Amino acid sequence: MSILRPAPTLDDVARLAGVSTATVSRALNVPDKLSADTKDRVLDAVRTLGYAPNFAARVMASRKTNTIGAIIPTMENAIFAQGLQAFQEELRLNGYTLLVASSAYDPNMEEEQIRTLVARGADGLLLIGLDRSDAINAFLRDRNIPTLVAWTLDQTNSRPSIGFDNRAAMMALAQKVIGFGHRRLALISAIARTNDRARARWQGVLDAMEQAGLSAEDLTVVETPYGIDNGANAFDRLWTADRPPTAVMCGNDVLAIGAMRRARELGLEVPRDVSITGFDDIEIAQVAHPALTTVHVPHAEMGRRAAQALLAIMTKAADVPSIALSTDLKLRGSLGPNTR
Amino acid sequence: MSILRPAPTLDDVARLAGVSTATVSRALNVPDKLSADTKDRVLDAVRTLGYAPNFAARVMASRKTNTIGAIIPTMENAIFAQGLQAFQEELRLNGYTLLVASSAYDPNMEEEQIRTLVARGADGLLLIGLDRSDAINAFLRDRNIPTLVAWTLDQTNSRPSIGFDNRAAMMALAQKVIGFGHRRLALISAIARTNDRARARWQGVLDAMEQAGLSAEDLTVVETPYGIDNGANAFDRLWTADRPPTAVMCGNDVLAIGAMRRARELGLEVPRDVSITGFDDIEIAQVAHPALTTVHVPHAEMGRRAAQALLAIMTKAADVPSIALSTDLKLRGSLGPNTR
DNA sequence: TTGTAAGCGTTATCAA
DNA sequence: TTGATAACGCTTACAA
Repeated sequence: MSILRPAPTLDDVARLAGVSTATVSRALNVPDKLSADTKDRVLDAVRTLGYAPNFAARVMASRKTNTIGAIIPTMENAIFAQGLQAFQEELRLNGYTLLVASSAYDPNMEEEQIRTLVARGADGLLLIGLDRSDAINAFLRDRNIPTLVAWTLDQTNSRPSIGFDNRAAMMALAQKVIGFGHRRLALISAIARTNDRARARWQGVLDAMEQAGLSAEDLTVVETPYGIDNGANAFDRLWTADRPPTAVMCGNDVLAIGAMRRARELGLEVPRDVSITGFDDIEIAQVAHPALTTVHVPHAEMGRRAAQALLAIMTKAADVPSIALSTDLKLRGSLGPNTR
Repeated sequence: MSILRPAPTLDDVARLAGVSTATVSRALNVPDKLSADTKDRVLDAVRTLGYAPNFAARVMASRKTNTIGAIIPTMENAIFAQGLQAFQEELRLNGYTLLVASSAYDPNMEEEQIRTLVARGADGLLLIGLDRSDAINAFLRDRNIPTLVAWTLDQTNSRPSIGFDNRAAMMALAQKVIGFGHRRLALISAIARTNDRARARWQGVLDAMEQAGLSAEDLTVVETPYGIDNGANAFDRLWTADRPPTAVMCGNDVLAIGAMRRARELGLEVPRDVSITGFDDIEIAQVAHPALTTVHVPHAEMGRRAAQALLAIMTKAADVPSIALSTDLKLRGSLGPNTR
């Protein structure tokens, strides 16, 4: 049992250094406004006591946390992990700390997390996607919380966002798929109701089909939660249907990897028997066999620039324009000509 | 430009409800100690004002944050993401919030993050691995911060830990590899100097070799940072050496996936031309082609039980024994007999 | 069951 | 350049 020693406070330091608490505070926050002599004395005292400022007290007094909150759907999705890593690094460079919370793709949980982070005094917020209740939007507006939406573009431009055109990107990919002669298409999509990215990608497929003169009936859609196994099971359902598709497009790479696994388990060869595509271009996309045709999204760049944009919103207090990043089609082995 | 409305405080709620601030506080924290009538009145006022308690103020007054901090090497590693997700869920169930920080595998950054989280009043800390400076260990002891170490076992039992025997697990896998007739082995390891898990796994390989009568010279080791590409490049170095190994063991699945990719790029067939093994059993291990032989670690269970153990340390203030979880060998297609 | 009032450890304003 | 001192918004004895 070690003796419980209370953390040293400003007062302890002040007493040891023979100055007032105000001076200690200044030595720590605005060192240039002190005589070199007292500054040294204070910093010595800080060191010998191992003093670290109490965060809560500092927040109360200064009404600033230097903290940014981010709420992502899940930590298990590599694209968010990658984007957040870059986001965090850029924030650190600017003296900010990142608080991460995850919503498990549940809107109610997201709301709760938003309120928690705001109560914790987050100076700004990074959110994913646009789907959000009016109540929570009003809350953020009323409280005047600088907020940036990422991984999607707010086409109405009613709030700052950084992302890419999910619909256009998916449409471009679908055009390629159709260009390979595929007519019976399928889409394994994330749950669309609460996920604007999923809806936009779905719409992109439809747009490409319409442009090519295909009807919406030529598309079978399976919605499923995130996860490799879910992708695999979705593929099952497609394959046991009356007229199986010749190409299966997936709303993200993880679902696509699952679909490819199941295809192999069913004795199918990709892309000879069925073409499969993804979205995101996570690392495994290139490692899969055959390599996955997908849409490359610059996640790390998005994270970095999201940090810059959010800080700009916070300091300038001016409206910062939305930032559109471009995506790249990555045509790899999993997409081939229709042979049926 | 919206009008900046300051967040409502306890006082606002109290005035609207016609009670004292103490009563509002009680209505929120110990509702059963109030008359149903006043409680309703207070909660109504809370709702109409959209009141949310100020976290910093609450912390200052109660000297408790209900916050647990976790510092992981990187968010990009799926094993930590998965473990933390479970950790967080279990904490939430118990009314705690998780703060995550990452150290980018840098000990200095880890120290800084520890100090940051402590200054923020983390009631407890989850740390990965044992490698830590005396200074920071002393700091944690002095401050009496409940701390749990995960993903490894503290064999000296000088502090509570939850994890598995990395050395024994890797040794068991190496025995299998040797049992397949491999004599020239290689190990692609994470940077060992600052990573006890990496060192333990390395030692496990050596122990298995010694037991089988092989000499340490029969093992070539390449140390490399985390990442698929790094695994691929490490494989390159091994393969262009004088006597390439017949089996390449990897310190984790991500390195192994990289190694398998490069092997394929070099025109090698796994396991005919070279066997490859991993460690962790992340999801892609089963999806890889051939599927990766690896060591299964119950990451989610570890996260869940880590939360329980840490809460136990915090409340009981008693020393909680270290928890050893068991691992499973997963023999899959990437390991085959030595044919050279 | 409810109210009063004293902190909690900083920062920031105002004087000196 | 430094020091007093009043906030900051909440919890929690202690009283009533």
